[in-house]
Amino acid sequence: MKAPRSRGRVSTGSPPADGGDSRLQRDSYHHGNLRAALIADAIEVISERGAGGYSLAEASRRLGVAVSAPYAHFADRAELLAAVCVHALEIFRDELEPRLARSAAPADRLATTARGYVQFAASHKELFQLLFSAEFGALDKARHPEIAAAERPIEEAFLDSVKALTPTGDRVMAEAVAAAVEAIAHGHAMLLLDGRFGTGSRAAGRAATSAARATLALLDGSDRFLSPRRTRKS
Amino acid sequence: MKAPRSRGRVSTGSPPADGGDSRLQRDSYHHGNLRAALIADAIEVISERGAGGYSLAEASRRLGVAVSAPYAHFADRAELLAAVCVHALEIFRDELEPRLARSAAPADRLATTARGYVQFAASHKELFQLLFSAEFGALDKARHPEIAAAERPIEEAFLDSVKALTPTGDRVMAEAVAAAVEAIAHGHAMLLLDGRFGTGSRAAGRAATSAARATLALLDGSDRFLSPRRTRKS
DNA sequence: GTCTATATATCGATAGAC
DNA sequence: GTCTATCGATATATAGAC
Repeated sequence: MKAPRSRGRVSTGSPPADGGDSRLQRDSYHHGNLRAALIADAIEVISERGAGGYSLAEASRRLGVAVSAPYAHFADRAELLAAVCVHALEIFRDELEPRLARSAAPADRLATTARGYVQFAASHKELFQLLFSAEFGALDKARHPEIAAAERPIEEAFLDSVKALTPTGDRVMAEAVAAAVEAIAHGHAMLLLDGRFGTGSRAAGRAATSAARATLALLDGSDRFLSPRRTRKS
Repeated sequence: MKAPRSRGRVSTGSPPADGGDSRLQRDSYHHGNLRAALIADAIEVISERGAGGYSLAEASRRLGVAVSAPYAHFADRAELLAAVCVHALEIFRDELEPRLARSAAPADRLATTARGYVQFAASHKELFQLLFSAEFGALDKARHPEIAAAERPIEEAFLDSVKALTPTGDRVMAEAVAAAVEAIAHGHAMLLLDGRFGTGSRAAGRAATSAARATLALLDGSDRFLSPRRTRKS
């Protein structure tokens, strides 16, 4: 009744040659690095085929372990995906924070943060798409509070700079500006990955620069942003 | 693309005699509206569980038809998903275009477009998320040129207003501004759906207003956006 | 911590009747 | 245009050996 599942031919054409492949030695996964290997593999696959295209069974085959092996490290599929999500957010945070130290002026810090946000999306397309895919956004964050906790540092990278920019402003205004700047960065990142800024090697730079300039333009007219009734050329 | 399809129990028990679903009678699908019903159902399900969570077999069960019935209307699963994508884009376009006629001044038109973009995301959360999910963005658009064609009107809604705003400007600058405004709108829409603007009934309004104001702020400093070297207060 | 083997279930797609 | 029936493949998850 059970057919030989020898070669994993997937209908939409995934590379089948993974039955007993070469690079990864099966023995390696007996020393306790299977968990890390699963996460790394999941990031790679999900970036290409989406979270829906990832399966534990296929991953086990790729890594040369039994389909039951992952269950020694994760309770179920959802828990592995949550771990992947947290791992991606930590990488994001680690790439964004060092940039903040390099810029002194608050406005420049904010523009640099926006630029870094877009550049992370460009250099880690896979991770970025993963973090904002439908499956992760809705399904996991609700059940796994550790994901929300891992997201906070990214939001605070924006908010802290805004607070430094307008120390006198109230909290509501600061959060409004921070959200707007984050939206600018996020929008540029998404449209970049969508090809809206072109496809060449310059696309990432164009998008990042546009995000940084749009941020500065917003700050430039931030009084207008916050109080649009006030006449402009007063 | 094999999906997770383990979403616990779904409507496996949904009987053919249509016990649970009230609106749609099984007989209706014998008159030729199965195609439309499949698309409507797919939009509903994909919005909740992602494209990976959608299956033809399950949809057939939900609609009370045989699993083979959809193949009379779509060659395969991918073709149905492409049709869903095109349908969503047409709704998006139809909601965005009427707004343009209502605003005369180019700057206001652009801000209104950005606002409408965000409001569409709010009122049609499902469709919007669907259009920018990983599966649709990468998998379908490449193979189905009709999707790219359906996307153009949305991009042109921004570009046309920018051109009206700066009739003297060259094409490159106009496209740069249009892309930035579209990024602002898109970023606000995404962050709104992510809960970044709060979760209450006011969240959509906040996000839409922020997008419109950010757009005006960008245009306000558009000379600075396009030529950042020029001193600001000249 | 990993393996073998298996239970249970769903999927996409097709063939052929009506 | 839809149905019945089915094939072949894949999935998640568990039990028990080592």
